[in-house]
Amino acid sequence: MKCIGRKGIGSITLGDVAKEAGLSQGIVNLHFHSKDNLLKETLLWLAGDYKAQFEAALERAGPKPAERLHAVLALDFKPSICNREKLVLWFAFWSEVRARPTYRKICEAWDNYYDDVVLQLCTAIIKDGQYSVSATAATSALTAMTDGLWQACLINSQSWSRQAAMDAVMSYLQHVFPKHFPA
Amino acid sequence: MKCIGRKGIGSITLGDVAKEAGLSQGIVNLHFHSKDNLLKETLLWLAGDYKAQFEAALERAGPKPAERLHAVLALDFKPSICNREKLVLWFAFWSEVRARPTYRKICEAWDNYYDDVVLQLCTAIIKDGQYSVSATAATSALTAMTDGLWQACLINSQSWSRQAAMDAVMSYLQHVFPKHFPA
Amino acid sequence: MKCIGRKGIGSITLGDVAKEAGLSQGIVNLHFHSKDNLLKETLLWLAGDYKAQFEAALERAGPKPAERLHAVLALDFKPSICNREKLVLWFAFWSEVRARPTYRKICEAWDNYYDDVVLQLCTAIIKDGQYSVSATAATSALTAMTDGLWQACLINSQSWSRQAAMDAVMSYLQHVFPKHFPA
Amino acid sequence: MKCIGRKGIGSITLGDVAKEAGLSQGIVNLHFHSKDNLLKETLLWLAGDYKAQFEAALERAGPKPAERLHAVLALDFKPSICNREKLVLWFAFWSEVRARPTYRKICEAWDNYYDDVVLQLCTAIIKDGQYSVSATAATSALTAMTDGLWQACLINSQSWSRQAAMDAVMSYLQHVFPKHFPA
DNA sequence: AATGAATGAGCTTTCATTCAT
DNA sequence: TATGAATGAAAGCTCATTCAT
Repeated sequence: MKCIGRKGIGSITLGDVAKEAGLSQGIVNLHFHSKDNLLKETLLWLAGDYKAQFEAALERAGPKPAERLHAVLALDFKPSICNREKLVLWFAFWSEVRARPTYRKICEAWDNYYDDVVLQLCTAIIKDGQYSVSATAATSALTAMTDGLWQACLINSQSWSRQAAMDAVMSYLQHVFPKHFPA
Repeated sequence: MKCIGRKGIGSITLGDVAKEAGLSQGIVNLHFHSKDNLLKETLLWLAGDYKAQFEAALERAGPKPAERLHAVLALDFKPSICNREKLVLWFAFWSEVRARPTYRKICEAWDNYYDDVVLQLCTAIIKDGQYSVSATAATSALTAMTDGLWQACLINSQSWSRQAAMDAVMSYLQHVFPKHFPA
Repeated sequence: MKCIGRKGIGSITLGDVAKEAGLSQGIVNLHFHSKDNLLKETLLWLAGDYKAQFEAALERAGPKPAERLHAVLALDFKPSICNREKLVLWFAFWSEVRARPTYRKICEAWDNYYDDVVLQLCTAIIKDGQYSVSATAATSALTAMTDGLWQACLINSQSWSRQAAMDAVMSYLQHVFPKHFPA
Repeated sequence: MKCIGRKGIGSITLGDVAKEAGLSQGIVNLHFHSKDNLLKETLLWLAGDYKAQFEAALERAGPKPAERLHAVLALDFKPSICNREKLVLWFAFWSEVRARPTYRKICEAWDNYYDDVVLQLCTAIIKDGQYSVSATAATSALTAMTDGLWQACLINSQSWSRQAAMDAVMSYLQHVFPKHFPA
């Protein structure tokens, strides 16, 4: 993972990985069988890490949909998720998604789960607040904003703050769901 | 460009490009001097294409900031910009931005220009409508949404429509700038 | 010839030659049929140039063997023969002599002719002066010195003068053939 | 080294070297990192080999300058130095000296050292014998003769003998320094 | 469990040569 | 007589993978 962050997923060699680990040339193939498999395992680890934090955040949150939605969105801008090291990995894998069915399957499964959760919470909030916005539009907007803000973080990280990102998300929630997210 | 779309920017070879062009092995280096330069020229072409459409859209739009903002955002979901072929290219280059200063410079210059335009328009709209939202938060939210929606387009393009994407953006505008963007 | 001097015989390309001539890519093959042939023609020109000056020097010299020997040796350190541009060419071709029979034939023919002339002159001088040195040893020594001094000229040309080189040759002649070459 | 001798330094390929070693294509780059570096290491080995023999010869020689000068010059025509295999290498590298600063540095350093040693010995001999020749002229003549005789060895090796070469050198010494080198 | 020398396919790049114009 | 785009073989180099130790 350090190597991907440093050289990009398209440029790392098994030699880099072995050197980073302080071990010998052939070691990666010994433990991971192939480079492809090493990368796949890396993505699985990354997705698993995210999923664990996601579920923990939902667990911790109260029962109200608005609280739960806030918890889920806030998680994406907490340091344990939203840091250069991990974001670099996500974008690295996403950039390969088209060419590698293995990555696609893993990413799509997770995206669908995430979207489902957000969609259900939005639906509940809209029903409760009798808002006119459609649940799918809100879900699209929210998930798209998260991805877009992550991308901004990666590209210009010096002029970027987690707080400003969360503000942008909140600017949406406060206007679209004003009763549930007062200013 | 076809080759990047098909195999990913990390996997194309000059052989692929030559074959796609129906020409011989050495032809790419003859005209482009190196693979790096070919890719750089490709990015420049892509950025130039976008810029031309962007400026044309602004030109065509009326003088009012809201009209201009709408024109700029709508452009990002028109078929001539938001199609798989071109989005694949953008994400391909973005994924290499960290490792390649050449790409970074080209992309950053454009991003800054785009953000400036949107920020000025939001500032004007907020002043005119006496909205309470901050211009930077709105700009962040809007540009992030665009990027995030493009990404969604690329990843699950079958269950994705340009219209739904534009709806998501409009859902934000209508709630944040209700006087300028009535439902 | 300029190109060989600048980049070395192993690095020139027909592109370099064409550019130097201010003409187009394919021009060399049009006039010289192949790169090999171009180089062969270059060597023939160089050897012909030397031969012409050699014969002119012998022609100009008086009838006495010592005069003739001096003329022949002095020629090798005259600016029209012993200049960087031409020496570079000689050594360039010599370095390829082993691998290219064509070059070998041209060079050997000339070397043999040169050696013959010097040998005959030395023989005549030795007989005339009743020197004890063998004619072949003297010939070897003189031709070797010329080649060695040329090489020194090429390698450290700033700290090297034609006069000093001729002095070295004369130091040999004066000691070995003292009656014919008084100090 | 065998390959250079066989095909010339301008024509060898890493494939040739690998085949000669009975190993696979990529092996040279594995051990030597690049073709350039392989050639540089070869030159360093050659120069180191010469230097070791040179210093051993001086060590073995008696204390008298004439003995030492003889030892140094004789070394250049001993089979362990003056054989086709090694001479080919020297001329191969010399032919590239102009284009390759790396080679130049190594060769110049050695040349200067060699010239210094010979110059000091000649100076001592001239002082001792009160000869009229200048030390620099004698040094030039001797080093040039060595180089020239090597070249002759390489070009017409069948009609060339180490003995005849040494005779040529001795013909110079006997006449220029007669008290120190009696016939 | 670990090493690291060795492999060899595949890449980018160079360049002499060809040929329609 | 000249052009220069195009060719394609061959080069140096990289690197995932193998395997005897």
